[in-house]
Amino acid sequence: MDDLELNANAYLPLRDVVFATLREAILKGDLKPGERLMELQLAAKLGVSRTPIREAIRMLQKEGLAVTIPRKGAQVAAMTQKDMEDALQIREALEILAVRLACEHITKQQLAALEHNIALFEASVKANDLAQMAQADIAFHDMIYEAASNPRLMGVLNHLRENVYRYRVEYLKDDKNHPRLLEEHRQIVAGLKRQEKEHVSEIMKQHLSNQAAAMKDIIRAQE
Amino acid sequence: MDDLELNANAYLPLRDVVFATLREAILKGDLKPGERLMELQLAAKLGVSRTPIREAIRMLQKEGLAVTIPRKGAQVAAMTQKDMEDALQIREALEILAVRLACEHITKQQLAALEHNIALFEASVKANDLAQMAQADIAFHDMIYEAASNPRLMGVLNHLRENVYRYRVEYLKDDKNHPRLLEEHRQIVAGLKRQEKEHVSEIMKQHLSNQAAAMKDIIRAQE
DNA sequence: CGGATGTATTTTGCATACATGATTTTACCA
DNA sequence: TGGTAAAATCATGTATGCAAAATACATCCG
Repeated sequence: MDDLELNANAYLPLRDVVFATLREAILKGDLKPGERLMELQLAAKLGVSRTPIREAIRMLQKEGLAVTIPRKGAQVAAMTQKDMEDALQIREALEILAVRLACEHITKQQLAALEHNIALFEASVKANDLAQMAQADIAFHDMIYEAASNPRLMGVLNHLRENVYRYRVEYLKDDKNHPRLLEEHRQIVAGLKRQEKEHVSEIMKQHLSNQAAAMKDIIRAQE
Repeated sequence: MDDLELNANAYLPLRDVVFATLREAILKGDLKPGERLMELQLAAKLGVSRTPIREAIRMLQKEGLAVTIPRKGAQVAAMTQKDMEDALQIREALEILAVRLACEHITKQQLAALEHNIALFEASVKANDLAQMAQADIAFHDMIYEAASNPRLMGVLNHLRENVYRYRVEYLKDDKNHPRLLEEHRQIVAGLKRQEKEHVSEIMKQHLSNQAAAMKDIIRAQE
C-alpha cells in the first residue's frame, strides 16, 4: 500500500474524509483487492483514531468496496470477471433506462452541455489527455443520468460505475477505442435531440457492449 | 417510537444486530420517516453503547434507510411519491433483466420450487394469511433473482425492495389484487419453463405495472 | 410584547481504554 | 525433528470520556 494522505481541508466529519480517501485509494488501485484494512494501521497512517476509520469501513462495506469478516477485519473487495460481467449487465439495463428517460425529460440547456462535453472530449483525445478524457466520459454519462430526472437511478449507476472504474480507465488507455467512443457519444446526443427513444437505446446498447467487450478482454489479460 | 428489542441470540457483532433491528423497525414502520435516530437514546433502549449504534447508523445511511446531517444526527429517510416512482422504474428494468436471465439459466429444480411456491401462495390466499402471502411473494421473486445467476443483480433488487416494502405490504392487503397476482405468477412460471424470453418479459412488465399503479394509489391515499 | 443574546443542556464527533477473540511465536515433549 | 500446547502479541469489538457544535431555554433590552 502506498502512503495515504488525508485532505481534511473541508469542514466535514472525519469519517467522511476517511471514507473518501479510502474509496479513492481503492478505485485508483493504491489499495489492492484482498489487501487488509487494519484499523490501527490506517488510523496511524491518516493521523486519526480508530473510530472514524471504523465508520468509514462500515460505509465502504455497504458500498461493496470492502468486505468484512467478523472478528477478522475488513479487506478490499476483490472483483472477479464474473462480478464484473454481472455489474455490466445491470449497468446496460440501467443506462438504457436512463437514456430513455432522458429522451423524455432533457432540456435545451442539458443538450447544449452535452454538445460542449463532446467538444471537450474531442479536444482531450487530440491532446491525448487521459485524465481529462476519463473525466469527460464520466461527465457525459452523468449528464444523461441528470437528464433522466431520477436521482435514485443516478445513485445506482454511480455506484455501479465505481466498481468497474479500474477497468474503465484501462479501456480509455487504448487509443483505438477513442474514435468509436466519440462517434457513439455524438450519435447519442443527436438521438436525444430528436427524442428518438428506440434509436438512442440501440446506440447506447452498442456503446456499452463495445466497452464491456473491451473491458472483459482487459480483465482476462490481467488474470 | 415503540420499544425496540435486541434479539442478540446470535454470535454476531453488535453493530450487525443493531443494524438488523433498526432496519426491521424502519421497514415495519415502528420508526417513522423523519424520526430522529439519537445515539444515546437508542443505546439506552437497546442496552448497548453508542459505538455499535453509530456503526449501524452508517450502514443504514448507505442503505438509504436513514439520512444523516453532519453534527445534527441521523433520521429515518422519508420516501416521497417521486422517490417511490423512481425506485419502481429501476425495479421494473431490473426485474425484467432478471427474468430474462432466468429464462436462460433456470434449472428444473428451480422451476419445481417456483411451482411449489405458487401452490403455497394459493393456499395462503385461500387462508387469507397475509404474512405468509407476503413471504411467498418475496420468495417467488427471490427465486427468479436466484435463477438469474447474477448475485449483484439480486443485491440491487433486494435493496430496492426494501425501500418500497411498506407499500408492498399494503398492496397485498387488498383482496382484489390476489387473483391477478397469482395468475401473473403462474404465467411467469409457464413462460420460464418454455424459455419464452420476450413473452415472459412482457408479463413481468405487466405484473410490475399493476403493482406500481396500486402502490401509487396507496401512497397517494396516505398523503 | 417581540426579539436578541447569553447560558444551560443535549447531542454529535473523536479519542482512548478495556475486553475478547484470533494469530503467531515459543517452548517443551515425544 | 516434528508436533502440540501454552503464552505472548495483535486486531477487533465494545464502552466510556472529553471536547465542540447545536439546540433549547431563559433572561434582558428595546
